[in-house]
Amino acid sequence: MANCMVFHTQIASIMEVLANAAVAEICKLVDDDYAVFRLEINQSQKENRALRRKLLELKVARERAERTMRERVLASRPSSVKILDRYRGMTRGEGHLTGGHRSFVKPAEHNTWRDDQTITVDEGSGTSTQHIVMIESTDPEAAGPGVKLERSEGEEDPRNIRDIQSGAASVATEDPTTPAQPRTRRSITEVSGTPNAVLKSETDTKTLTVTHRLLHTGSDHRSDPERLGLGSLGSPIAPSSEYLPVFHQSQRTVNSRGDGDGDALDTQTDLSRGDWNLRSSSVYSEGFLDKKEEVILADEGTVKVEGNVPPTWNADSHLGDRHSQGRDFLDYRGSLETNPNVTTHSPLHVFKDRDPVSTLMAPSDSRGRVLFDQVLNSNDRARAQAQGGGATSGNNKEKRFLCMFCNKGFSSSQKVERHQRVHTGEKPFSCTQCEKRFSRQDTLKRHQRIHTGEKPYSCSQCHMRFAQPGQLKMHLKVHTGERPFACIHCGKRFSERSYLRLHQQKKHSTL
DNA sequence: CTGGGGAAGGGGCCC
DNA sequence: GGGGCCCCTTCCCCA
Repeated sequence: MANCMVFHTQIASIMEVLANAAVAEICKLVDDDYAVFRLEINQSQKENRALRRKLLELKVARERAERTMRERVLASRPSSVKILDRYRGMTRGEGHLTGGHRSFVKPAEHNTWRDDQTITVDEGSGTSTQHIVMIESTDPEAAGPGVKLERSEGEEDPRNIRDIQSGAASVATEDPTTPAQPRTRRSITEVSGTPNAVLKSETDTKTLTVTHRLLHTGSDHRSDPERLGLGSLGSPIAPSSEYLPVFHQSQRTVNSRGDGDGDALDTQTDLSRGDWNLRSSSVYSEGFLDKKEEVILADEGTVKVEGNVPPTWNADSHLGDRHSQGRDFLDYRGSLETNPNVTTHSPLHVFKDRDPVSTLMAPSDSRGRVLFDQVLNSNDRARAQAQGGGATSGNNKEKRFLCMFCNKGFSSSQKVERHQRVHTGEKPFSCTQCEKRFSRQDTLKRHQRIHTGEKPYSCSQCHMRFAQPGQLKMHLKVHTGERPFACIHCGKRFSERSYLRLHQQKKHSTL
């Protein structure tokens, strides 16, 4: 019996020794593999940096070549470039735009603006003549993939003239008496080509904006600077920040100075500064024009920037990866400027899944809403900036909660979460009767009136009833004969802005 | 072609 | 904080 006990003890000891040896061996193997893995990661990171550096160099070279080509073409074919002196947002959906910096792209293939054409818009206290920025070229290539003109509202800044002049050799300005001023900036934003890179050349402030696509792997939403070889990045905002971006995804802002030192992709954490919002949210603001009860004269068709957005407006859009449930892919375009006088691009971009599920969740019907990226880049973004005025607009309510995609500020985390579904495409509310999905509960509720037949808004002057108050309001114009939107070309008046827009597109598009 | 209605997206605000 | 509503807007369909 005693021998048996001893035997068992020895067996146990042997087993323990063997187990320890096995564990040690496993640990060693894991360590070795980990070391190899780390080495491979480092090598991949180096390769990525080298490729990124080459990409940037190629972009710069391409931009120069295109600019040279444009200059040659324009020099050989004098065309006119109109300066948008004061452009009020009459683009589709930008009716609320409040100001700040504006930018839009005149599609090369839609040269519908006339020479010397003006826009007369109502600014509340009367009408004023608006000038149109125009880059006119019969050669689509001559206009380049996308020339973005930026300026600040309220400025009669001749720098913008120079902006265009620098990009095109032949430029006609509305005001030839405008005194020449030192070139303070030149902004040619290239948004075409490689989807993940946006190059912005500045004469004085050379700024490269690099878009990084962040791959998310489901539960791991951490930013991983090492993965992209970006060094110590990923602390998007300092605790002391006044503004609080709401992160449900990884976020990264990269500022790359085009000094050719790719390894020194200069990462910054300027998000910690309040001006992060001021800068990045300024570009897509546009003018405000939404004065009901007044006659509005506008040449809306001529300033439409979306719908027929040129493919260069957002090269990423054609990639078409639609984001599903806020995961998978997030292409976050971060941009910071070294010169506070230079506006930045709105750091925004989201890909949505195109799988059937997300198609259901984010309807990709033929109504154009499939153009998610276009919406983001023009309509929603501009409108978002306008309506919210950006994170730092002069709203009374403090908007501390920032959208991680567009920097728009909201007063509460719930609001920003709701808003961010615009970017993520998340539609958690589904109709039980038709399986349609919505991003908001109230939208679902409104939708369900279709099934219930509920039309709580009735016209006081006829039997008509409506499911939405806006529909009733629009209907009332039938009774009042209100037609506040007048065409500046023919004087025809319309009850709705969209009617005017359609009219001008069809009737006066060649003007 | 124009205009009216339906449906939906999105922001602001109130309770 | 969350729900709900209003408002504004766009797009589509159709008479």
